[in-house]
Amino acid sequence: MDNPKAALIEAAGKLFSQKGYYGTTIRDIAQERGIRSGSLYAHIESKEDLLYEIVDVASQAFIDALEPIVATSRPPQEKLIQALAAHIRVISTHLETSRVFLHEWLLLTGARRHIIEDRRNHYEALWTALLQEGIDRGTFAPVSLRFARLVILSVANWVYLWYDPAGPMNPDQIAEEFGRLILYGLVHPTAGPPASNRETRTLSLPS
Amino acid sequence: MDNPKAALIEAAGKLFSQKGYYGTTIRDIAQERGIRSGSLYAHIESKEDLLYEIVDVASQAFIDALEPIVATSRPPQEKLIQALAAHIRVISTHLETSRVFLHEWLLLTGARRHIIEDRRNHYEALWTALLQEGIDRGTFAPVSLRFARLVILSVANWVYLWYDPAGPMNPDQIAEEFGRLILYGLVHPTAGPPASNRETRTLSLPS
DNA sequence: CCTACCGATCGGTAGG
DNA sequence: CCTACCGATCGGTAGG
Repeated sequence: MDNPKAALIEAAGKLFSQKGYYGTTIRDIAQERGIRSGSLYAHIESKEDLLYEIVDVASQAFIDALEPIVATSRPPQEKLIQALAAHIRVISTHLETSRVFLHEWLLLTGARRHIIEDRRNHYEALWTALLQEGIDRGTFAPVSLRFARLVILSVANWVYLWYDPAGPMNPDQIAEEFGRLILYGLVHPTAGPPASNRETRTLSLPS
Repeated sequence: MDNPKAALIEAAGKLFSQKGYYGTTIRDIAQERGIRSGSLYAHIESKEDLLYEIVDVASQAFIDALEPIVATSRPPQEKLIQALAAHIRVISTHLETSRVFLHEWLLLTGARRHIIEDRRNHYEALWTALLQEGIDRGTFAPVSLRFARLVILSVANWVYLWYDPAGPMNPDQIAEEFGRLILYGLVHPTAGPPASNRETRTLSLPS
């Protein structure tokens, strides 16, 4: 934070996450830092530099959190929940940066966009490896890797849109809840065909 | 399409979905229609009008598709998959509009934003009703309604980011695949504790 | 990090 | 739907 460039990136992250990249002006960012707009260019060369720095840090944080978990030898169910928890912890501790990464990274252009694309692919590959291992061990059903990964990453990524740091559940609890649903499904293990007239039975009982 | 305003909305939808709301200028939209930028204001009062019209139509399409399905009396598993299919069909048939709705609706301001917020809440309530019915019938496990709905809508909404009309699967097939995973989970029904040393055993066999 | 400023472009309007 | 144009604001620069 004593580093002026880092402070600039943090200010930009806050504003980009609130108003979007194009909705935030260089002057907004300067004002947030208490300096004049021209002064930003002592530390950056363009507005897109700020977007890239944010997305760079956030995307790396997701990979750094997942890699050690994939490398462990715990049971697949446990690894899946830990990986989910790691993902949600990154969102919760880097909420603004994660929002910018997940919502605005497509605005990057040229080589930088490709770098982030590669990093996203790497992250997805880590998840694929985790799932593949679970299938190989016979723990996970031999489902489509692509679809299983899409389910998990959809859920995990969507978190940035509703996560509230002041909410009642911490990231580990959220991961546990999501993980159970993804691992064991919505259908009750003991559920047979639908119990007809359950409502009727309820109505016939005293409330 | 003979209606100039409808043509304008379609052009705006295409451009907003490609470059974002702020990334698209009034002049871009005019050029797409082959007219001058000033001429747009014969049909709209502001740029935000176009965003609102797009988001209005798309958000209503999701509700219109889901309502009749919730009203049927099929088994909960079937309703869930049909509802998922309806959602993905809306995305596939209104791909650009859906992208704008799901990615840019937060840029709406004032009363219009509230209208769309209410509509989103209505849509979520329809899903909650579907899930609640499945629990009441004893088909679905008594999970957290909020989390089950979040899983489903995360997966369903994320589709707009990767769906490719030229891809090998149609919306119904995608819904079937996602639905199975959500209903029955990733863990194999017959899966016990992880089979230890499966790798070793594999290594000891001829390849 | 500031002052002073640039060329370009923005959403939108007046009058036809 | 067009011409002509507006005030404001944009990202960015020069020179200190």
